[in-house]
Amino acid sequence: MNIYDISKMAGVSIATVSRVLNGSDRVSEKTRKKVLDAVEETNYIPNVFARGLTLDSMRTVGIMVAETTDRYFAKGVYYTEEALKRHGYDTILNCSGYELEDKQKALEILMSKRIDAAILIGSNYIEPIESDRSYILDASERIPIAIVNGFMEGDNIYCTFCNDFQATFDVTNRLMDAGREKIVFLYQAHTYSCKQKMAGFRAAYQARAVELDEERIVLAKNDLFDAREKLADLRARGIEFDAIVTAGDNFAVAANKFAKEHGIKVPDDLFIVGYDNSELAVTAEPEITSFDSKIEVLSAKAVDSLVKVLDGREASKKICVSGELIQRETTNF
Amino acid sequence: MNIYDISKMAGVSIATVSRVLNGSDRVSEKTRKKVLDAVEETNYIPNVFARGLTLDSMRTVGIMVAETTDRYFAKGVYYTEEALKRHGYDTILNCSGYELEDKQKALEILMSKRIDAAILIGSNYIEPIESDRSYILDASERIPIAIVNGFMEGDNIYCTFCNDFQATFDVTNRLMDAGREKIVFLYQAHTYSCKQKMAGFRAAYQARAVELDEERIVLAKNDLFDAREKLADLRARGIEFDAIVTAGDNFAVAANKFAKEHGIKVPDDLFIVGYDNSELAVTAEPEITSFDSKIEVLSAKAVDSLVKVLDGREASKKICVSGELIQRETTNF
DNA sequence: ATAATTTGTGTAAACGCTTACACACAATGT
DNA sequence: ACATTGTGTGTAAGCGTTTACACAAATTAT
Repeated sequence: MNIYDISKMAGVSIATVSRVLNGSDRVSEKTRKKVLDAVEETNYIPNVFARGLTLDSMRTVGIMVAETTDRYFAKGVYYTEEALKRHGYDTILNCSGYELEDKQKALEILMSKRIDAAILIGSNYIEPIESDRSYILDASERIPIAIVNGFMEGDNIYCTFCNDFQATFDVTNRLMDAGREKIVFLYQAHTYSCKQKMAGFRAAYQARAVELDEERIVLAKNDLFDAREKLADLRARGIEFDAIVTAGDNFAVAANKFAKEHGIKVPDDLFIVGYDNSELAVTAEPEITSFDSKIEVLSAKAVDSLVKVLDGREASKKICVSGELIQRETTNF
Repeated sequence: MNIYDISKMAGVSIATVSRVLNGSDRVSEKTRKKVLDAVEETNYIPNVFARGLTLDSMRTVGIMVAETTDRYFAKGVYYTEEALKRHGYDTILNCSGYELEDKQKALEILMSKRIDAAILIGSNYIEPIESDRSYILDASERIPIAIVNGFMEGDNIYCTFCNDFQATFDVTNRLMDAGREKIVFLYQAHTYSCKQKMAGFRAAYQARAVELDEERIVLAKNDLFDAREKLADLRARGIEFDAIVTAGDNFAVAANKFAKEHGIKVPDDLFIVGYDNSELAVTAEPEITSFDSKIEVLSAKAVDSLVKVLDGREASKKICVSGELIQRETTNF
């Protein structure tokens, strides 16, 4: 079933069918009806390949994300897809994993689909080593690229992110205001985002000229058990702490479990602050005070930028969104 | 940059370029190298539209899911995408929401992309009213369709699901074996899956000839607060219960919170059983005994079936996977 | 009444690929 | 020696659209 079949049925030329289907106004009502009837009757769907071939676009944007199982990323994908749909773009998804090589391959696959633009969700796409970012820059020479929750320089790259530095700086400061100066910083990886957070944490200590025990900066694997163990280890080694600032809610959950295990009262003897304000913060017991980094806003703004660029308009290449600390039961400011 | 450019650079015909790119063996090593060099140098990527136009396939499968933010669905998307990639298929994603009309539109969009097959993740695609399923049947006349976690009859429809009936039947039985006969069943919607679970719950009562108080079958909204309130209400009305079987882990979390709020000891005075064995079951406090419905297996098997069909082989149209109860702190069998 | 414009429709080229068919040449069999 | 087979490459048609251009018919301006 193709455009010729429809044109025959409607008794018009293929050009006219095409015009009706593309909403051209230079078609008489009578003709339009004939065509639409034929389309209706046959369930005809225009061939997207043929269309793409002439238009060199399929109104499709590629989304790349490490894994959809991560709560934060899942939200990113959801809000991004929604925003794209709202703007009339469809979505090709590729879960890239965390390895550089896999990310490169994932973007290559996406590129080979002739996507109109790409959106990378997660600060883990901001490689620490500058030259490792070249595959993104290469791609950006063909199509505009948006990065959700990270920043990198690039001619055709549009970034939205939360000011993780400031956020962690502020949070740390508030903990200190509340008299907690022995704060543990718990983080999972050397991503762009984590680095920002850590820098903010350090800066807060520096600003007050309070000495920071490096032992309290703890790297843990991104699971519940490792973080818990690391905290237990810290305690066993006699390193005291009265608050924990984490780079993610799951660490805050781990901290909760650690506290319970050791009979430590939260928040009386230990403050815990999560990051991302995910569902976990609410399902946890006690419920976790968490910094909301507004992934839904980051996603929507990234799409906005991209759509602007695709429309030939100007777009901001660096959008910083400020989040907000949501207070719950693990703190008592 | 197209196939002609490459052919000129390599000094061969476009047919030869195409042959090299498609791995035909009827090309001499010397020629192959010339072509590959030109491709390398120019970063040439074949036009997927032109290719799709002749081959009438892009090796792409559409995934439809209500929302990726749901933990269970997110896992489904992840494992499905992974399995597809392993088989050399790429993924177009569409989040359909829960309304019938939106689902229809979502599948239409997917179909218009000339996907080779579609995978619908979630039992919510099994509409209670038979005629509402016709949009899926229509689509299945063009391409094979897989449904993850649900079953419906159809010539070209391949389903994988967990035996929710049996699972809930067994779980309920075990609770009764442990002496708990005043069991609340907490569910969220009239999806296929929920219905199965409820039927299993009822069947367990029937099998023992124990009277089932209909008040203990509780419908709640899919959020933490409503379920909690419904339980509190039940209690306020003097309806006793010593165990709660839920249709999802978030309800089990709500039950946890309810218990804590009312000073009820879990598991001593109240057993709680979740469903899906999601991350929530482990992050909750106390940790939740939950039925693992093996979404990763369901996803992988659905993809397997689809790939078989696309290869022209036979595939099973109804695959039932049995899950497993993971015991944690909210029960004490 | 005639010229100019507008409206509606059709023809045909172009998009970039795959592949059937043709064909030249080399290798093998008689 | 010639016929047969195999190997490597090129030519050209076809996939289903969009759209520039052409043009007839209808409308409006003079």
